[in-house]
Amino acid sequence: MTIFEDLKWRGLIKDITSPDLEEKLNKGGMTFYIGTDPTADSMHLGHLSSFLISKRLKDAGHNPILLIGGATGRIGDPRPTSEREMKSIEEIEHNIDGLTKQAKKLFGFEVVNNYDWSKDINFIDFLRDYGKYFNVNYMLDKDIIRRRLETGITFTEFSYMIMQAMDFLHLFETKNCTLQVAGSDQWGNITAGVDLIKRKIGGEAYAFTMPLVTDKYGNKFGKSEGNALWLDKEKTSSYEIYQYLINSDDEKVIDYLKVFTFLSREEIEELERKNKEHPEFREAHKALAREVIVFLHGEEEYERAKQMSESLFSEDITKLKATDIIACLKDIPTFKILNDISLVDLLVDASICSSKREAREMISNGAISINNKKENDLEKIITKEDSIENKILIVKKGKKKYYLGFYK
RNA sequence: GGAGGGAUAGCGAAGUGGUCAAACGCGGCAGACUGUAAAUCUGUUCCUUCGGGUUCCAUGGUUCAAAUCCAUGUCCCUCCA
Repeated sequence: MTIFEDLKWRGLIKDITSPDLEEKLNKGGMTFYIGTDPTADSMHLGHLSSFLISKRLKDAGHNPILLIGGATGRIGDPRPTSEREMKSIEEIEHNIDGLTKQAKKLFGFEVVNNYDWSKDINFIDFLRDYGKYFNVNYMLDKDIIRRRLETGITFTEFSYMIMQAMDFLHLFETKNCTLQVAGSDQWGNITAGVDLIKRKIGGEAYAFTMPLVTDKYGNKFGKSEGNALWLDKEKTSSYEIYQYLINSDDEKVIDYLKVFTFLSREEIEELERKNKEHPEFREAHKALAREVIVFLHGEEEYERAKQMSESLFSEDITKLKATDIIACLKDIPTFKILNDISLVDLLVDASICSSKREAREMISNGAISINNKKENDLEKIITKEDSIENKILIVKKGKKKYYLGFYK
């Protein structure tokens, strides 16, 4: 199977700028780039698929560059809905730092920052050297801009695509970078780059986008309770990632395996078969969690996340010793217990519930368990009697969320 | 610069003087069923010492009473120049 066929089979190619790209990709030797803006100090699971593509292409003999958008991040890529808040320079610097380290560590590719070549272009030169290549009608015709005309868009964000086009041109000229890979929402920006290269210097550049990975409702992949799942294990533990992946929709899990793992076609088809016959064994889900976590954080982290999940969901945790529980529950949220306290107050103080009203609702619904025993008493006072070995208290909210309380 | 329309809970959207803590839909959370899945059904979705308190862009005002009326301001949309 050629690299192009492999990418196609994995569902990683949505649009390509030219059919010639297939042959070029299969031949190898292209320098390509993939970019991200410093909107946070870590990448999240949603970024992973595009960065894994870079690795796939590298393994197929191409040469990757990761671009961190120090300049574009100061402007803000237009969202379909509304204008972005501008981020402070300090925050952007901090984020660039985090992303650069992470990208080097995880992928080991060359990292560049577009601020380096954009910061000294003055306004008049910009208008003369670049602005002349962009017809406003052309820009207005881009999907993302059209969608914003209703709600309004500032000149700043309107100009974003020009900056991204300039990046492609710059890398084309200085590093012979002829290919850009991005998520499908970037189509307008990357074709702007391909066009700029053609018009300004008559060069031929290529690009392809990959589909946005979504859950079965079309929501972006990689968010749990509205929070992104970060690739930095200090920000999101392996356990949380394990839980997220193991709970993937049955009908999406095979798609995820194709996108997020390096398992071969045969291996994935085997898992697909197993998933169809016995979905309740969740072999595909487990493989997904294993592959992703081992790639991100290593074998040891994966074993811990798995062990922790198993002890929480399959065994009677209360039979374990407090020290063992603490060791295996390392990654769940913790809180301190100082004195005897009513359960309602405890739930609020420990940020398990956001208000007393909600805490009461949870308790009367039977959503709260103390040491795996349902607690329905609204007046319940938590004392050391309730703890395990006078040391810890395991609180469960709903079916899946655990919290660990420590006695001081 | 001119004329008109609009801003309501996470989102969409009703409400146009008291019966409004604000219909309805989506989303979220929880319960049942399950496989830590989906679908389905049920409950819930500002805070509370359960007396009440604070909300409908902002600030003033009218009124016994305002999301609802008036004034000013801010932001957005449409049309005209």
